[in-house]
Amino acid sequence: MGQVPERPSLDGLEARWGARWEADGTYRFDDGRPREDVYAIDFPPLTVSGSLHVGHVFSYCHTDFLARYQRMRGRAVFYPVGWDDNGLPTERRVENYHGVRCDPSLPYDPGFEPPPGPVKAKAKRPISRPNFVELCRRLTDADEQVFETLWRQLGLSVDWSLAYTTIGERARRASQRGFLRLLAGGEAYQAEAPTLWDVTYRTAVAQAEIEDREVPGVAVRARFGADAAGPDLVIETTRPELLPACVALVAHPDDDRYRDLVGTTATTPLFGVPVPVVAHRLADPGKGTGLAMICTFGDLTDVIWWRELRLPVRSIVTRDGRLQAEPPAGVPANAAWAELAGQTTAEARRRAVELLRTTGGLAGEPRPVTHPVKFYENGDRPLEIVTSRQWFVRLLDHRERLLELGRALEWQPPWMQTRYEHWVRGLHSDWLVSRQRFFGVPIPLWYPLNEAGEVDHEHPIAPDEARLPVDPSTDVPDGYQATDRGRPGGFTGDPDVFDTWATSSLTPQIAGGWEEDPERFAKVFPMQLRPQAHEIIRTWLFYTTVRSDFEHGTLPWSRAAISGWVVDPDRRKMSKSKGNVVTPTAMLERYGADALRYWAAGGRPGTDTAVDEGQMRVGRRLAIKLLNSARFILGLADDGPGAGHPAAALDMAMLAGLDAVVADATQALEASDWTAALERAERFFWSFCDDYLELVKDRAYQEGTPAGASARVALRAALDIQVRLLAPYLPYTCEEVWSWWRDGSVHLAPWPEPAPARAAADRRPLEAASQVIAAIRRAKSQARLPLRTPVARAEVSGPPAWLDAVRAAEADLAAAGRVAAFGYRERPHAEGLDTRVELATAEEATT
RNA sequence: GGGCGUGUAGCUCUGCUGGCCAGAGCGCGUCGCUUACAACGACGAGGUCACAGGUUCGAGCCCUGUCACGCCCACCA
Repeated sequence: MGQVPERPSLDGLEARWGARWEADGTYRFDDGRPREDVYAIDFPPLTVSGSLHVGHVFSYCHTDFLARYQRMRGRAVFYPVGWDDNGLPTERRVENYHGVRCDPSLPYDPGFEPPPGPVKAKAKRPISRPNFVELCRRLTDADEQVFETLWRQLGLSVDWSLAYTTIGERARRASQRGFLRLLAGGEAYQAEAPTLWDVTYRTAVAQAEIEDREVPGVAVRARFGADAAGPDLVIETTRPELLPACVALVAHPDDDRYRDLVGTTATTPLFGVPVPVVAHRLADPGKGTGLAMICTFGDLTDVIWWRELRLPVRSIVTRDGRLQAEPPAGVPANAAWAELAGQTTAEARRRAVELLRTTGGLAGEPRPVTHPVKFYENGDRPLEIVTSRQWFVRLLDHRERLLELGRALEWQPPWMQTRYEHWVRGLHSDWLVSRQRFFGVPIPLWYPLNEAGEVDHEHPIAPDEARLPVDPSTDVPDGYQATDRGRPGGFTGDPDVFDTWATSSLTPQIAGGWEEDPERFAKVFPMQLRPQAHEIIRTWLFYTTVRSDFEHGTLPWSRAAISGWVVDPDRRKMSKSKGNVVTPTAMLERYGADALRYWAAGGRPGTDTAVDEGQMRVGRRLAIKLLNSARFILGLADDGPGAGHPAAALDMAMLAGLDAVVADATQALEASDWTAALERAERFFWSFCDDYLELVKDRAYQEGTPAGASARVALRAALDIQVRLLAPYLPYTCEEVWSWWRDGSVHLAPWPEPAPARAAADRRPLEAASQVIAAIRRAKSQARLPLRTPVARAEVSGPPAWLDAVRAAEADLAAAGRVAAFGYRERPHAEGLDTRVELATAEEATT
């Protein structure tokens, strides 16, 4: 037990209690508890790269409210924290900072040490994948230290001893094991296929990582030569640079303008290549001229046309986003090609327009347009479509099953399920899991090389699970020697890594000890809660469901709680590019963690919330009020444990009202409605301070009387309950107050429950007294007199039962309102109470 | 183009399966340093519940349509 300070303050609470919780292991998961007691949370791995803003804080707080509530309910909360550190942004920073680039063909150099400090190198130094990964990990380790400090300060009650990283050994092992099992089960396959490709990062990307952006472009009308001697055929395109990649023209089968042309041949401008005119239902008569050129590949529709119409490939865009040096088969290496070869697609576009213009191939002037273009969500150049060999996980075959799982999951809010539903219904390709990057989990496969030194992709060599994790760029498959690497008849490692989602889709398995701690895993999996933001339903939530179903045949959790966005005060989504990002550090410094959490609590599940410093101020005020009221209550005489129950009707009324609050708050939190629970508790607390506390203050000072003891016992009981009700929201303040007169942590104290003994108590005395004291204060305020002004007489009228309620609190009212005399008038049919106040100064007011 | 959501005091929001003379906090105004709290308290003024129809004894809440905003998705010529 501690001491009640003279002047309570919020300063220093975060440092003091943060250290204490860590030292005491307050939030440690207890492995000894049975499965039915466990509440396991699949918490989003904290992002170390990218910009940090209050949006993160916002949703993490929501989870923490629920975790703290469940812990107080007596559950063994499994609340691990992860670091999501594998991925592209980290690679980018390492490349730029150290002036290096990864070359997976190089052997590991154990002695490699980057120069200290940033390197400004034009040509980046090539280093091996293991060396590169080492640098990435050094960088993320340092970042994680900084971030951990912040998250700790925020008061997240995660179990830091369960921390994992998505690039760490456990994660790599789980990720590779999971993949090998998919491979063995036939759910993972490789294919050579056109895929969306980011030319900056030079990697394939999956459907889920794409976003549309409106960008300026030009609509160009180009003339194709018609079969026979007919007039030119005019197509409209925004990608004239792909003319050499054109393999056909397409129109809708019902389009009368072009019906007769289907089956004939057209000739491309600039290159004179003959291409067939074909019909397909996806050709839109309303767009452009109704006649479109099919290129390999300008967009995803091209891919569909190419596949369904069995067209040849004439690819011209290379993996770095430039047109290749040599034209594809069937296209002449003429002067036009010489103009375009080697150019970026953007530059080639401009040149193609000029070429068309000078050769008369242009039909009308190019028209500036704004149109949606697909981008990789982290990229800044439009995606191209290139053909490459990639690994996929089957999704389309399992669509129905995945839809069923989505329906079996408890969604909060429920309408978020439609996001999932639509996504699964709209899937058009399997999950592309391979990435041509380096700081990720390596694909754990090797391939044999035949006698000609060619890679035999059809017979991948998988390691035994016991060897995991492996890095095929340095590890050697069983049955081979290190010297066999790259040699005809030898082997080569798969150069790629997994998509980060392929690993983070296993967070329940990684955190829960899948195949590594079977006893624990059986206790925590499937988990109870998956909190996350709605923009990653299609990725994290979806993929986790997929992996859990493939591996365990079950949903990974029973409930998904989807949080909303944080928007800026103008209700715009917060993003770095808009420059409207609010960082949590500044807010923490200015208002404190409890205040920030209070603001976050105002965001209902699934709804967007604006950054509102006003709410943070209110939260801070609430915390200070709690400290001060606790100081007052605990500063009164302590009647000890033998004081018995409160006897006064007003005291029992207050406690009975508080019991109702407890019941409501509990119900709300059971439904994960942290906002309603806080609102209820907070509202009670303020009226408790404003009315009840003021009413009984005088009596509470009386020592040695039963009435005084009753007030003091009630005050302490009410404080005890309210501190526990608010503990999930204001963990620091509540812990501080708790420590003044209680042992142990409030966060391990039992959640309050209504007392049966008070269930029948009449709540009217407090309500009636509050009304009367309000009327008295109003009278004084309207008379512009201080509140200490005496009242000569207060006459209360109303129904008899309510008058009795007032009488029960008359002594307290007299003291609090300085009322000399009370009068009562029965008005049996009145709606409520009416109080006439005669001030001692002879002035008068009525309400 | 499809879908989801939102629209209530100047601002941020509550209002559960329809009964309210419509609530809270912030902000604003007036008063007050009353022995927990002036980083405070008391009191008060603020609203055609987006719009138009409809159902009902009765609608902020239900139905239909319209408008505005946000987000998600879509084959982007």
